[in-house]
Amino acid sequence: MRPLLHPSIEDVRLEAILHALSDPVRVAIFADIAGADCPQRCSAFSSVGDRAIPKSSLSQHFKVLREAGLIRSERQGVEMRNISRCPEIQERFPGLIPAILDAHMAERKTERAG
Amino acid sequence: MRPLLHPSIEDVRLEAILHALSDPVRVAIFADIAGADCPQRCSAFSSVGDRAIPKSSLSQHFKVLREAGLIRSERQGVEMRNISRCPEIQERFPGLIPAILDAHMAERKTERAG
DNA sequence: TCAATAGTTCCGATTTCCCGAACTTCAGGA
DNA sequence: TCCTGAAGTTCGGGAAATCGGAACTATTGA
Repeated sequence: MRPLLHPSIEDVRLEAILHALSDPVRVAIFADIAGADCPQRCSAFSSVGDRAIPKSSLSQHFKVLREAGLIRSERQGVEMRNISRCPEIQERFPGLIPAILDAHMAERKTERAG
Repeated sequence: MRPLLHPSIEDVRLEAILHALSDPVRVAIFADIAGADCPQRCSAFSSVGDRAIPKSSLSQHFKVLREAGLIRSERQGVEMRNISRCPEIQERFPGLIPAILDAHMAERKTERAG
């Protein structure tokens, strides 16, 4: 296993953030991690909504989120603990992540209602 | 030529917006159109930065922006006039577009400086 | 009617994405 | 120490998206 890559905050690219969050599974995972008050395991997301996500796809999704600089992952025994990097990103791109998460929540509300 | 598709504002998807703006050429085009005080022709972007964009690719880029709901395109004689749909999107996803455009400008500044 | 201009469409080559199968790593047991 | 199971990663091949040159369409002006 190669070591996990985490870009330093000044290497984080807007392009990579938008690409990472332009996938419905990834934005759902990230919203959960960002909203949680403790680290989340990868396996917590073996299904998102009513959709089952294969392990290999899940692993790729976490890699994309990680390498975009959105989350920090740390191996803890047999599992992985994932936390968001919101505070750092807030410094670099103020208001970006809150706006995206708000939009995501707004959309989820209207699709439940409609 | 098939008619141009513009989603109604309630059909605009966050996913589509983020995907459209996750491309460096498209976000540059959109930032220009959003910042302009008059409609912009497609051919105004036949090069972005120092990079030349082939006509067919440019056409695809405009299609992606249009179908994501980010711009409205209207044929005016032989050319196309493109305007942003920021006001409508602001109603649906408050603060989203300004945050992305701010981040885009912040990034451009640091890459010139660095 | 002809030529020029602005965009679009087609299509083949390249790239990226998806996911099953095999693999690695680690933590308990026995 | 050697199993066994659990949690993720990597590999590889088929599916899907992207890129761009060439041909096409639509409109204007001479």
